[in-house]
Amino acid sequence: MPRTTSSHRHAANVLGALSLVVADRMNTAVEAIAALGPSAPAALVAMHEFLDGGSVTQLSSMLGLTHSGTVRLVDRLAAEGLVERVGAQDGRAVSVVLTQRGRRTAARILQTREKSLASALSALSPDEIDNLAVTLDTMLAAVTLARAEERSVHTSDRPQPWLCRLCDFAACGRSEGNCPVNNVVKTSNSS
Amino acid sequence: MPRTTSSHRHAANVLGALSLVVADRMNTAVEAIAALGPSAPAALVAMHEFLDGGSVTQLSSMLGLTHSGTVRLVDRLAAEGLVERVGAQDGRAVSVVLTQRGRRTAARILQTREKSLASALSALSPDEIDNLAVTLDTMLAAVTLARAEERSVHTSDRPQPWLCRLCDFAACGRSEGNCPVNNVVKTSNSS
DNA sequence: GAATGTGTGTGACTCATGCATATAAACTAG
DNA sequence: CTAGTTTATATGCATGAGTCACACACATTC
Repeated sequence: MPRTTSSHRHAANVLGALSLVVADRMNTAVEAIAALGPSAPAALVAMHEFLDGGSVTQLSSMLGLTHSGTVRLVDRLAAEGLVERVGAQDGRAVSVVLTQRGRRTAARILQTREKSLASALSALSPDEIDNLAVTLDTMLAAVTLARAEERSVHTSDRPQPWLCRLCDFAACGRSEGNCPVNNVVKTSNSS
Repeated sequence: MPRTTSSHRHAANVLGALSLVVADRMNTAVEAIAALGPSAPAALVAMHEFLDGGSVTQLSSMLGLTHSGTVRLVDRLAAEGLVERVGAQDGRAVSVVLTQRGRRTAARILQTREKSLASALSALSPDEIDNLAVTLDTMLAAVTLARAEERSVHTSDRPQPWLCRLCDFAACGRSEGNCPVNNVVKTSNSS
């Protein structure tokens, strides 16, 4: 296929199809592990990765849910013994911490996610995977910027769910400066 | 980044993040146009592309909904004047056809989808886009096969929604044999 | 033409969520 | 130190998309 406009339309279309199917598979696989609604896996992973002991409000902004929705979610998670509410220093706040079981579940979620994603990559050669990674990094940076702009333009928009929900920070190489999203955020300003 | 196992984990992770965010943006953009639930845009596009005048049952298997769920969806679409139920030859069946308004809405959905996808590609050079397209084609073919296997193994699984929902057939080059999903399906057997 | 299969619609319910509101703790001022 | 405001959590009620079980209409076959 030549590098015509039509080949770009093909690229866009295939990107749409693949994103949809990859996200679908990831979500269904992961929701089967913590069958407490679409947000439950994201909540567990967020806590596991960087938000253990955080408040309900923090959780709600990660997930893009209302506060009350998040309260109910935490109720469900607590009923399953995946999290516990413990008092924070701030007397009105609550610290939501993962239980042992919750930590194991979060780990299983991440593992399932990676398995699902690896299967999508399985048909590629190591070279192709490396090239793909570079391209995806570029795209992710662009989308991160686009999202930030949208947020600053449309002031009273619905709260957006966190871009990196379900991400495995270690796999992404966030601490080594390899996470494209984190890099964009650092060089501009807000999350 | 060297082609180590860790770089593959990075690739997998970024693929997950990007798929999620691209699918999210696509879905929210598109659901805003036909605000009748998550399946409404997919239904309109499916009809627009290849299922105009199809039965409720056909629609339900495309969307991965139960029959009754699809009936309710068609009710909603009809209430908005986007589709109409007309009698089919088969007296018990019903032919769901797009109205003029429905056709326009479907076209707007496709257009919005493409805009959203194009923005994700905007940071890439033409060469990168072409290379990406080849890689995505390969992955899409692999995922299509994986899905087919899962379906044949887990016999009584939940019905899977259609892989190519929201796809623009013309953009994909389906008729020219450029659609990777269609090509896999043709060389093996069922949809 | 009676039995069985296929397609559609309906009533009752579920479940995740949002909105409005209540309550409680923490700051801030006088 | 008390009063008012802000911040955090929780709760009642509503909603919307979907499922399940069932009923009905037409078809097909023996």
